[in-house]
Amino acid sequence: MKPPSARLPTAPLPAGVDAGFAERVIDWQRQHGRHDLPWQQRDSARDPYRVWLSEIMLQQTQVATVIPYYLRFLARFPTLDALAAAPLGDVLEHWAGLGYYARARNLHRCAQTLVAEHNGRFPPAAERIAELPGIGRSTAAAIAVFGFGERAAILDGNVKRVFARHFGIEGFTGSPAIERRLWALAEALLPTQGVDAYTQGLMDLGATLCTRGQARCNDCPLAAGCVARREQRQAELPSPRPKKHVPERQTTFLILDDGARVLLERRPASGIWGGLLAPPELVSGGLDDSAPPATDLEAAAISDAERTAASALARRHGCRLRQMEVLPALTHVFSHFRLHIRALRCHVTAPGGGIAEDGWYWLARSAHAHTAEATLARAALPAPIRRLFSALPD
DNA sequence: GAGACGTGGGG
DNA sequence: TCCCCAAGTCT
Repeated sequence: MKPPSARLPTAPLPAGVDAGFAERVIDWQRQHGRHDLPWQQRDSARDPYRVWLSEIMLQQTQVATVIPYYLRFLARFPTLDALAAAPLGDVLEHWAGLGYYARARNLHRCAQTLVAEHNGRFPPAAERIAELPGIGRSTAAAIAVFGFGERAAILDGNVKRVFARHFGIEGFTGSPAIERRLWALAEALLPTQGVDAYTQGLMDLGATLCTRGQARCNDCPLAAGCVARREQRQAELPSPRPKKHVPERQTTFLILDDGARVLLERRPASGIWGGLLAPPELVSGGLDDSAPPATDLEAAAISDAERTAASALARRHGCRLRQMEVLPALTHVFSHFRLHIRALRCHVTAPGGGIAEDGWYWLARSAHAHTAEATLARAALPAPIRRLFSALPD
């Protein structure tokens, strides 16, 4: 059980600083805000399930990226019950490519919790919603506001940027001290009426006018009272995240290929690409910390250790290693490290006999394969692994 | 409380 | 190519 989200006393605002703030946001949202996103419905109260799904997908992810995933996901899992009843693997398949896969695992767990313990519905109170897996203070507030018309404050990246500029708040908005100030502001500025339009308006302002790049202050309803605009510091606020060293890592994937199918393994639930399918890694126990090969010559050669490992892996899965080749190197950049991927294609004989081990899968490379056969096209693959396979010649 | 956790796009 | 980061949460 996670700790309850902090409830902070509303701090008094400097005199006059909030005059008409919420009203301006609300008026602007109704005229110029976004009303036609797939998870928005103009007329009736919105379905909390759809609000929730959209909010989770939108965590650390931009609207344009989310839309196709949202539509596909909703078509496959139209209701909370449908989601709760589905196997986790199906959920991951529909999430693959979106990133932050803990979101999908928590989404599934949350659906099952709601069905088992909450009669299949969200509790109509932000504090209770925030106790559910994958839902923090801000997301809980968004669900409560849009799904139940509750009065609750959100604080996402858009709101942080708008506040930091408007009130001239210095310092990294992700630091605990600045976050405390921003949450206090968010609570204090909350209107008593029209909270849904206000909340959506704040996000729309951040996403369409008060953007990270060129802010369109001329169209902004808050321009008159904005500190950053008055002082021409739009480019300096919010303060940039403190730089940190990004470590380099490298790993080697062994791609066993019997001519029609490749061997994949279900990754552990925790860690990078948790729960997704990927080729087996040469170094057991996670991603290697060693540096990438220093020269092209080194990278082009296949070591004895690699041949031995590939041979053993083939034997373990009921086939024999015939030939190996080095595939073009791949680098994938995460927010917290840079991963150099070495991929070795291992041509093997078709596996004979032998029961497939749990968590291992032979998947057809071709999407046109036998219809009953599991194919790579539909599998829950991390984005770079999918790219790796799509570049694989026949 | 700092670090882990993905991916794609803009400048 | 490289840097920055976007509708955050969990451990």
